[in-house]
Amino acid sequence: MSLPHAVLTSLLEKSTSGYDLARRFDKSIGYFWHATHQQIYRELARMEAAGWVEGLVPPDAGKTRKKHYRVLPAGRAELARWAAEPTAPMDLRDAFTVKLRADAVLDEVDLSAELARHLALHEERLAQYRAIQQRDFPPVQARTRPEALQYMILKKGMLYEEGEIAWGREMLALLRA
Amino acid sequence: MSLPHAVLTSLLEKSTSGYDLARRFDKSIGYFWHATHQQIYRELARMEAAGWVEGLVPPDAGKTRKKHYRVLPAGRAELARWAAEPTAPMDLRDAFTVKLRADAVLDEVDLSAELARHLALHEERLAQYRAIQQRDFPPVQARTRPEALQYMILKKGMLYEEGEIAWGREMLALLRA
DNA sequence: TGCTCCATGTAACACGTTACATGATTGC
DNA sequence: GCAATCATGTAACGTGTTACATGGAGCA
Repeated sequence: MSLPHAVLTSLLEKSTSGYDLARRFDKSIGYFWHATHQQIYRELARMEAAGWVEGLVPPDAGKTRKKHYRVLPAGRAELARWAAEPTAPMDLRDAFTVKLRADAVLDEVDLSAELARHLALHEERLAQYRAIQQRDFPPVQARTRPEALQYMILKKGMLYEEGEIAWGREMLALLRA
Repeated sequence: MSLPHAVLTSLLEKSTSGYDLARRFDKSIGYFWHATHQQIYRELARMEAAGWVEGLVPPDAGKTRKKHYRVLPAGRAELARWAAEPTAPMDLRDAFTVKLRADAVLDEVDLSAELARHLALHEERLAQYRAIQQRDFPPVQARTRPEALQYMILKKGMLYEEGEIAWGREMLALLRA
C-alpha cells in the first residue's frame, strides 16, 4: 500500500491542508495515484497519530478550521525507507478492455460511442500535459536533477496518453467498419 | 465494479472451474484485470446465488471436488447490460512513479536497480505477447470479427509494454548519469 | 513417507467508495 | 438572502489482500 507515501511525497513538495491535498489528488499526483478526499483525511489522521506529519491550525486563522500539515522527520524517514524497498509493477484494471472481450463473445454490443468518449478524454489530458511541459520546464540543458525527474514523470504520462490515442483511433475505425 | 463481469466474460470464452479461472486471472485476462483466487471464489459464489452462473461437479468426477462453472442466460444478459453502460477510464496507481517523485524531493534514494528489474519484467511480458501474436493470429485479411477484437486487445498490451520499455531505458540512463 | 500441486474454501483485516453532515466564506 | 464553494469530518459498506485450513492426487 502506498497512499500514505504518496501523501508524504505531495506534502514534501509543498505543505498544505487536507482539502488542498485532496484537490492535488484530482490532478497532478492524482494522474499517477488516484485517491478521494475521504481517503486523504483518513490517512492524514493516521499519519498524525503515527508522528509522521503534524497538522496545525495557524494562530492567525480566525474562525476557519483549515489545518496546515507538514511532514515531520519520522515521516521523511518512512518515505525514504519505503522508496528503497521493491515494488510490484502496476496492476491494470481496465474495464473498457474487458468490455471489448465481452463484445467479442457476445457480439451484440456497440462500444464505438464509448470509445469515442474515452478518446476525447485522453486527448484532453494529453493537451494538459503538453501545456504543463511548456509552462514549467526549462530546456533540457538547464534542468536540475529534480526537474529532470519530474520531466520524465510527465513524459511517462504523455507517452501513455499518446499510446491510448493511437490505439483508440485504430480501434474506433475497426468498430465502425 | 467489474470483477463479476470479467469473470462472466472469461467463462463465456470457455467454461471451467474456479481454480482454472484463477489461473487465467494470473495471465491472459489478468493482464487487463487482475484478481486473486479468493476474489474469484467469492464472486463465483455470489453469481451462483444470483442465478448468473451454475457450478456443477460432473457425475463422472470420482472423488475430486472440482466444480465446472458455466454462464446462465441471466448472466449473459447482465454482461450485455454492463457492457452498454458508460465506464470511467482506468485509474492509475503506479507506485514506482510516486517513488520517483519521492526521489526528487528527498534526493537520497537510488531507484536504478529497481527500474532495471521492472524493465526486465516489461520486456518479458512483451515477448510473451509477441509469442501469442505469432501463435494465435492469422494474417489481417483472414481474421473474423472476434479475432480482430482480440488482436486489438493484444496490441493494446504490446503498445503499453513498448511504451514502458522505451521510457524505462531513457529513465535508467538518466538515473545512472 | 514426504513433497508438490490440485482444488476449494473461511476469516480477518485493510483499503476504497459512496452517502451524508456540519458550518464558514464568497459571490450574486 | 441564497447558492456555490471551502473545509473537515463520520458512517456504512463493498472490494481487495493476506493468512490459514482442508483434503485428494501424483510422484520419487
